[in-house]
Amino acid sequence: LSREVVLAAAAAQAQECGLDSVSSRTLAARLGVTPMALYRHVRDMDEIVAALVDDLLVTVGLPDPALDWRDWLERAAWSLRDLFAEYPEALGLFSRQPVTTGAARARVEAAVGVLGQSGFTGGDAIRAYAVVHTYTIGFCSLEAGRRRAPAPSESNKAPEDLGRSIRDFVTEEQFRFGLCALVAGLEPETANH
Amino acid sequence: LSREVVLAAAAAQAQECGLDSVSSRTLAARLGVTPMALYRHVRDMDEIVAALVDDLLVTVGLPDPALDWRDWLERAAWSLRDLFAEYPEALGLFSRQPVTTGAARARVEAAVGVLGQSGFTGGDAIRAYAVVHTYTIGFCSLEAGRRRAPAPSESNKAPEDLGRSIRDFVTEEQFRFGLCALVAGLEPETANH
DNA sequence: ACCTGAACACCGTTCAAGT
DNA sequence: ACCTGAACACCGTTCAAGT
Repeated sequence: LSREVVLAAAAAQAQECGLDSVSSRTLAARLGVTPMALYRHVRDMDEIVAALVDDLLVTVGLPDPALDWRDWLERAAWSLRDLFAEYPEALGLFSRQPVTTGAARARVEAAVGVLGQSGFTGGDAIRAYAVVHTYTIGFCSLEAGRRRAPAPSESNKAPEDLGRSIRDFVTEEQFRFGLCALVAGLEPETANH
Repeated sequence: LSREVVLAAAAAQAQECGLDSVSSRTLAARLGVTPMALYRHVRDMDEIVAALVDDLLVTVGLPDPALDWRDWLERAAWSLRDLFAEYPEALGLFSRQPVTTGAARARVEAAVGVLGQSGFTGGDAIRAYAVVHTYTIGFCSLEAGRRRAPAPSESNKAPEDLGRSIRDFVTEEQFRFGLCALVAGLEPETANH
């Protein structure tokens, strides 16, 4: 039993039964040990989930650095959305702790490189990437809620039209719309206000 | 025991010990009944949380409809952030289910009214509001993670600078920056692409 | 050093039974 | 009709004990 074995078991578990099924008890059962045996090799469950999400960030990859900075940001956002579309439960990690693992930092570094070539300072590039990242996290959170519960908890009859609109506006087209508006509002000059 | 009494107990519990402390068991204990007694008056726990969040949305209110549409959107975002700054646990609700309660619909209706006066169609106004709403949800999620865990789970030494940057960029100033970029990218004409 | 056993302090919810 | 009791199927984690 080692950290590597625990993480491998966690990855297998996530792929088979979803990220939410990764718990101290399922992992222990899978490895044939007590839940407590894990705590000698990892600090807590969120450390395991963070390592898993980091691997997923690596696999979704990053856009071609030769792209125009606006295109690059948009494609980076779509790749992030791909991850959360497959593992919506990963979103919870970002609300529980800052995610500053290797692949997360690599994304920001890549943004600094690409935007730097278009006149963004390092800080401005991080700010710009952060906005896109933030928007994507928000969209995927709302999208996750809609996937899990297509019908609203409160069943309103008459003003169903607006309620329906609110639900139906979390679409791929709306993600694209918001992303374009966002990137349109960013400028190398705007950034250093 | 009635729905109203249950919701009142939930509101009191949330105010005293936080929204996360609102559970079937704490509420039951507070009301002197079994957890199961609640289920005769509400469908599940998320219905209670949704009702609580709806009340909070009412209390944070909405900006002056006479404002310029860009100012109105920005202020609406700030009011939403106020709510999540006080009750970050409310964010989970939006990832679990669509929130289309009364106050949520009222926000969208108000946006339709204000943006409608500046040439937005109903659909375009909803789209525009949704983008701002989405960004705010994302920002507050990231902010909540930073409040709960100031230090990263993985303790990297050398590239601490970038990790630190990532954490430090979730600030009020960054929220303002992203919000301005977003609203700058929205146009009545842009909306109907 | 590494793992176990038992426990602590919790969750939401179902289902049959009581009054 | 409304509530109870007991149970099911879970969580993460601490702490003392074992080998």
